[in-house]
Amino acid sequence: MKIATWNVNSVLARLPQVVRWLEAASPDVLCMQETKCVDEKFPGEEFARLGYSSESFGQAAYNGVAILSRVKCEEVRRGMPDDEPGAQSRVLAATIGGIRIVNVYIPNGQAVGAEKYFFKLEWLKRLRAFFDSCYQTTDRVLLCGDFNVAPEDRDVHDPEVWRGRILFSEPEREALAKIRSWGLVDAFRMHNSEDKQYSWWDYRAGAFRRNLGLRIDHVWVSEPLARQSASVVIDKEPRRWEKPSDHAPVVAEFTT
DNA sequence: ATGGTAGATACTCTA
Repeated sequence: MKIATWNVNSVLARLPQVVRWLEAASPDVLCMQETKCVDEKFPGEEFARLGYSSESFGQAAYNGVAILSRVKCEEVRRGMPDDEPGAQSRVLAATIGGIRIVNVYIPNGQAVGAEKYFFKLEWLKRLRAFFDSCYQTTDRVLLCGDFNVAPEDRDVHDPEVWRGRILFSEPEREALAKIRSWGLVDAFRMHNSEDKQYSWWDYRAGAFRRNLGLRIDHVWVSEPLARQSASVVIDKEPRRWEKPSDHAPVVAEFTT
C-alpha cells in the first residue's frame, strides 16, 4: 500500500505534472493540498482515466484538499467537527483499505504575531481535539499533508536563520508536538535520520537549486500502522520539472 | 541585498 501526500499549489495549473507523476509513481492513494479549485471544477475525469476515484473538498482561489484512490473512499469526512459554516477547506478524511487517512492543509500563519499566526495555533489546537474525540490510537490512523511546520532543527536548512520565524517558531512546534503526542509517529523519521531532507523550497532566490528548503510535509502514523511502515521517501524529481509545485511529494509504503 | 516567484483573481492577496 503506497500512500502519498503532495501540496500541488493549484490542481488545475499542475494537472500535467500530477498526471505525469501518478503514471510514474503509481501510488494507491494521493492526498493533495492547495488544490485552489471548487469541487465543480475538480478534474476528476482526468484522474478517473488513470484509474483513480477522487474526493475533493475545495474552495475558490485558496486552500482546498483532495484524495485520489485506486479503490473507493469510505466514510468520507469534510472539515473538522467544530468548523464554522463556510470555514476554509483544510481537512479531508477517508477510510481506505482499513486505514483512516486524514489529509490536512494546516494554515501557513503568514508571520509570527500576525492574525493568521494565532489562527494557525488555534487551528492546531482544534486538530488535536478532533483526534481526541473521533479516533483511537489502537486503530490504523494516518495523518498527512502540508503541516506548514518544520518539527526539528535538522528539518531546516539554516535553523539559526529560521528560529522564531513562521514555520519554525517554538509555539508552532509545540502545538504540532501536542498533536503527535496523541499517539502518532513521524513515519519519515522511522527510516531516515539525515538532515537536509526537505519537502518544500521557496520559488524565489534559487532555493531549490541551492537546497535551501524545509521539511514541512509529513506522514504521521499511529502505532499499529507504524509497525507496517516499510519506507518513506521524499520524491524530489517533480520539483525539477517545468512549472513545478514548490512542494515535493512524500511517499509512504506499508506492508499489507 | 527586506529582494526574489508563482497562482488565482480582478486592480491584490496568499504563500
